[in-house]
Amino acid sequence: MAGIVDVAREAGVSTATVSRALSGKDYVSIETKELVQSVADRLGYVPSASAYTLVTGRTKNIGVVVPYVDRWFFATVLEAIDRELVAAGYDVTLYNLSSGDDHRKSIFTKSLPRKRVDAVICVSVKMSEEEIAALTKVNKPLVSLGGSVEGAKTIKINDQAAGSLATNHLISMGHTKIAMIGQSEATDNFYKVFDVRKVGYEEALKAAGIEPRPGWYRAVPRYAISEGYAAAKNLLGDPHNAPTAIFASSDELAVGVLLAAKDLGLNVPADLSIVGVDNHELADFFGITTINQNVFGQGELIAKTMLELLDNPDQKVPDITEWPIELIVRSSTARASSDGLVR
Amino acid sequence: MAGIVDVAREAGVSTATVSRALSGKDYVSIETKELVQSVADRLGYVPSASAYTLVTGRTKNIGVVVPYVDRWFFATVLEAIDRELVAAGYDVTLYNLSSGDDHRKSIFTKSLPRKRVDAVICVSVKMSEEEIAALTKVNKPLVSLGGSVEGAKTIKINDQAAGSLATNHLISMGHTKIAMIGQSEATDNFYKVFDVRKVGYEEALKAAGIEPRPGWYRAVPRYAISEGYAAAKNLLGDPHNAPTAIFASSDELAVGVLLAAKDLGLNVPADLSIVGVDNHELADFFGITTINQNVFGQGELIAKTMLELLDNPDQKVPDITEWPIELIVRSSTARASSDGLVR
DNA sequence: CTGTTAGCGCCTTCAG
DNA sequence: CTGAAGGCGCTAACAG
Repeated sequence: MAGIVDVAREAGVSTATVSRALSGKDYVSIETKELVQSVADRLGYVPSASAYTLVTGRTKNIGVVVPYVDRWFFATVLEAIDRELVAAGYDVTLYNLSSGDDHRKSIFTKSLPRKRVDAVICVSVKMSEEEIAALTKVNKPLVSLGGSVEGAKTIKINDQAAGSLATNHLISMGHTKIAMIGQSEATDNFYKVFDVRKVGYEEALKAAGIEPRPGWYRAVPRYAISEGYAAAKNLLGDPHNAPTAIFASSDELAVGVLLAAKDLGLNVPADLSIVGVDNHELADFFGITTINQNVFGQGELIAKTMLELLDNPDQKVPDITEWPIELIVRSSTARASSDGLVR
Repeated sequence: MAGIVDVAREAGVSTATVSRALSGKDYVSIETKELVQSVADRLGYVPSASAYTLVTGRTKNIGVVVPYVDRWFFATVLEAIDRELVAAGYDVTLYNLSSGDDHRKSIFTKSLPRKRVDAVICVSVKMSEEEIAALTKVNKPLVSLGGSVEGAKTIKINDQAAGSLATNHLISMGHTKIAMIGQSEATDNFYKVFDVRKVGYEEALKAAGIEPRPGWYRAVPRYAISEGYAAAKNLLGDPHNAPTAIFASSDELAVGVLLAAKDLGLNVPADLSIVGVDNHELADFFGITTINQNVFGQGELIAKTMLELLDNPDQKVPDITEWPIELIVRSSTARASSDGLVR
């Protein structure tokens, strides 16, 4: 394992010159630069990251904290963040909170402050005061996606608006019997955007003079097709009390709803309208009306924001950037059929 | 940012004692140990990872190389690996090859050898000789999942056997018109398990005296439901030449096939049998017969293997561990209907 | 343009 | 059981 001294000796220059020649950060004559370069290549010299970090304080490494990696939203965000960061010459080390609360604690108190990362990006993580303090104390920039963190730049969509938008779309098409499927999350690990979307749903209902019925809100444990399917079967099962429209708070749930409707012999959108959230590729495939939130784009932006902050720590960036959402109307929604009675 | 000297001064001991007290690796009296501990806590002392690495050579960090993170297989493997490694006190830094070939090069020649990781886990990555050499030269343990790497311990399923098993299941039920949907991958980034599965498919066909028809093999660019759907529509469209069974080389493709069959008015399994690979949760939901390969389990095992290798570098581990697969029969396969004519 | 000189923060012999 | 001293590999002044 050739070190900088080996290169220096072999090239007949000092280690300082080697350092300068290789980093390109200072004046070195063309000839020596090329000489050093060739010697370094020949010896297979690779500078040690830890030595570099020790002396400069920079790691060229960014920590990304996510609640899970094997779920669509997080995997997509991670992919986007990683590409952006890699392109800028950073490595990303992954901190996955799904391993449990004891590991979570050691991540925030040990791993992250250990001078192993230059900055931290949190995705949908609800951080405690101590966790935030642990990071700010060691002076690490912190940005957050999908859930605001005290003192950190945040990018998020307006989930309440998303809920309202979806619901209003349904209302505008004459629906009054509108159910919603959300998520019931046991742990406190991350932001429950679903609850916020529910607020938007109820708000839209009330604004239209429709009283929300408790039985028309269903909470499922996971954002899976099977969960949407089961919930929809339940909702649609009772012929006297079945909704004519369902707002599913994710597209995966919406797909489940669509399949359940089909299996029940219902026609979508004639008998049932469905709207989801995400603009997941499945929503496109199944023709589901949805609220597009461009998850990949959010990931890219948060990474870029982080990089800018690293270049210029004191710059003015809005504390919260609201990422735009839009309704994409496909073939899963239509006017309520005329037999629909109010309530 | 309190350093070890601050703790030492505050506790009235030497830095050596602080180091020993905190690491617990050497004899320190109970009292001083507790004293140091409390002072460290009070000062919020966290040892610097880079200083630690510089002097010990260990990073407590493992690099995981994947072709993508936002695809089911890789996200699942990553989740499994991460949990295992975090539990053992390691961080994981992510090297995602999807950023392009130039970044790939810098990952293998710069990032990985830079003494930033103790070991490397490659997932389905086809490494070049230089890439392998770059890692072994810096003496980093290397293990691989899903594609064998010269000189590295590997865990993989037998993809050819998977192809045969699926096909033979169909043959044993009287099918002779058996199509297959595989993947056409443009890049050379990772192992094309699909081609190997195809070999197994053709082998099984020939062993049963059935000549594979070129038109009954379809290659799609991605493992998506929509791709399986489109390919199946094509395959099933020609009434004179339609297969009675389709082997889809992933469950996501198989779901697409199932949906296409339904849309064409075909009855599954009466008119069409379908078998997939993976045991994806969707296969369960849709009742699709599949080849189970327990991806999460594979991820766990490769991580454990890596950890053992780190503890004991010279131990005997088989070069290639073949991970077991099994056929799970659900409701998407049945005997061929009697009107099926050979060829 | 290049060499010399100090450390960065910690662990680890080696003596006590 | 504890302290002193050296050095891991590199970069950043400071001189030339």
